[in-house]
Amino acid sequence: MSDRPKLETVARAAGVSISTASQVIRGTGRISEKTRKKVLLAAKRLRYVPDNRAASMRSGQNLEIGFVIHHIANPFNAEVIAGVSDLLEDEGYLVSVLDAHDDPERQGRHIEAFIRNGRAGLLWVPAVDTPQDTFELLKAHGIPAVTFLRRTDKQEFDHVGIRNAEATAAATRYLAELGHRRIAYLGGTAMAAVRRDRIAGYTRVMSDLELAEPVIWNSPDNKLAGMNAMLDLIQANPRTTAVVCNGDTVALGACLALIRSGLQPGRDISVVGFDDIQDAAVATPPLTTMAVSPYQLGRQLAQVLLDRIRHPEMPVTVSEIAAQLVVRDTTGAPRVHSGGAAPPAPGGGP
Amino acid sequence: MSDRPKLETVARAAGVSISTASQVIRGTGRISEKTRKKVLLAAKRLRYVPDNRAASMRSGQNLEIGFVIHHIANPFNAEVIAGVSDLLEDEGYLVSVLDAHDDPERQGRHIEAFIRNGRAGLLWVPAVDTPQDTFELLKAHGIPAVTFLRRTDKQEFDHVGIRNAEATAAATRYLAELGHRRIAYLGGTAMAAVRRDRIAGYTRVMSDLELAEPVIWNSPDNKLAGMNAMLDLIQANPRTTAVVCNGDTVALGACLALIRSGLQPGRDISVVGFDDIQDAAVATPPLTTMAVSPYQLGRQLAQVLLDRIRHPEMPVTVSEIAAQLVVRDTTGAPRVHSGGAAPPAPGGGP
DNA sequence: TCGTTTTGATATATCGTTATATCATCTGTC
DNA sequence: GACAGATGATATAACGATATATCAAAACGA
Repeated sequence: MSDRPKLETVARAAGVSISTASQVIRGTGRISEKTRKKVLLAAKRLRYVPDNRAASMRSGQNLEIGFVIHHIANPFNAEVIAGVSDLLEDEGYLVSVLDAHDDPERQGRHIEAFIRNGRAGLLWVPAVDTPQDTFELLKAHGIPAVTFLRRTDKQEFDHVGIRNAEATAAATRYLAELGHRRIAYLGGTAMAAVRRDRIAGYTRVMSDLELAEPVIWNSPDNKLAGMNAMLDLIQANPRTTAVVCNGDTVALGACLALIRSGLQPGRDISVVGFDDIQDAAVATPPLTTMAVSPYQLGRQLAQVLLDRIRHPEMPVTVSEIAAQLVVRDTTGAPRVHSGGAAPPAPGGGP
Repeated sequence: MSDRPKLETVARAAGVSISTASQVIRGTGRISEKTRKKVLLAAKRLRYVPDNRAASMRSGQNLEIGFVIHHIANPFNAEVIAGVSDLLEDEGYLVSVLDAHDDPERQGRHIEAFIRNGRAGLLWVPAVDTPQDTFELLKAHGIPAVTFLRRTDKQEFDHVGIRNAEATAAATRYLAELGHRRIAYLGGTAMAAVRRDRIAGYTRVMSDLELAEPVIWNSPDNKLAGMNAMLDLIQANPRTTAVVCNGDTVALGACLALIRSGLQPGRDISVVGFDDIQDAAVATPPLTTMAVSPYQLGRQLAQVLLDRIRHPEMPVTVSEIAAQLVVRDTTGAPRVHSGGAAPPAPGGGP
């Protein structure tokens, strides 16, 4: 009742040898139609499910893929997972997701478990402060692996990500064209590579166009934290007229902060998000943001891994997808100030 | 460079037998300190990682748990996953998550893959219209499995869920006490067991307290759909003064619909959500909802599975957690109507 | 009719571990 | 110094599948 049937059980029930049963199940070799039917029937009756541990060990083939991600709850990531799974499942693979909570130690355990189970390939978003050891482990075992979003300095692995610097540069330039000069950057934590790149794009434009001194503010990646960070930011920098955010969640939090302070996003202070999550379009007011399609990103990621698995000797590839500015209601020209020493309202001089 | 080291490699490097190496790695048997050191050193140098396929096959022990969930993107589910992982990882297990997208066929593939790999236990939210076959497969293989959220009629598996009927009954009663009579139910799709139970609680109170005829409206579980459904609902039932929702996401969409229609949630129409997701507290206005702690729910779920794994003969358990009413700003007494049959235009007379 | 090929089924070795049995060597006791 | 028991290492047989080699019987051509 609770014992798992094995190939031998099926073979005996069908009155054939184990080898024959195996060939029928896998559809290889030369088997007569009659015995094929017999074996398949027995297998079905016994609810036989092959043991992939034995099979993959012997054959050296495994169709399981692991996806170690830093934060499963993020809706953007969830869409990525959907894209990854859809493409890989069509190719016969199966994707299991492990949440590392951006903890290098937990990530290490997950990757080790991945190797332990001899999976076919790994997708991962390297946790902040991933030890060199983790990379070397993957390298030493010759695991087909693709890093996602967070690019590592010494690029030994395939990578799929977003053109971060380019995107925030575009966002900042767009705000500058609207007339903003005091533009701040809000969101992200610690020294995540993604944030570093995004800030680089922001500061480059700030200095290229000779705008104000960059103002950079941290915040964990959730709405509540974003709201609080924004409150701090406008208190510390009251002359700020626009904010480029590290992500939509933080941007939505920032808008919330404005509304609670009696300000109107897009009129009093402009806010640009990043990602274009579902809530962005439906928020009040709808959020201007740098859009990337997480689903497409996921498919791309999966495709690169497939290529790597199928052509192990292929040179390392890096593909970065561009984000596109989607203008909604949280951006607009800065308000003309009623005078004083305050930031020179563009267009409105004395 | 790319070949995986095996126990034999380690043993040879350390100048001992495979058996000895195995014992050192697992810390069993009688081994002298000297050879122990030798073997551990060699293992570290070679970056040896045991092959769990071989090990678990031989030993019959596996520390891998699968969690097949209907929708990974749902923030509520993400918190559940965190609770599950935290508890199980503390016990030495490893949880991998598979997203079935509420598709019975995909779910079937995932569960079969689970069995194929001889994992230790399964947690799952049965997809709507899960075929009987899937249950029987699990049963036949004697897999320790716990269903989550969606309880099945013929209860053969342990279950962890929410007291759904009780919760919506409480929500409805609360609205009735505020003075509402025309209370509608909004959200959920098809014949999901969860929704069925929740609607049962709602209709029971509606008839017990002799309120208006129940009005029940479908909606997919996202903000945009919730908004549109709410617009339809109030158009079709203009005298509705309060809405009990199937989930917070839909409830937030409903609030959005009200605001866009020039109505104020909590004053013109009351809205109660379900789940208490993070956004609920921080929305404008903050959402009244039936709160359950997804993290705690996850821990409970994990604990039940552990018990099942450790005591296979234990009778089947069903544990349902109560939801608690959290009153925020989207509920209030119904407006006193100025009379007349038509829906009084709030604020604006002729 | 005989030898050759094709067909259909099977025996056997192997994947990388672990569990059990086995076997020397060392220790201590009287 | 002979013998029991402890100690430390090893040999060997599984686990459940697959790949390769093998083999008998059937089909074929000349």
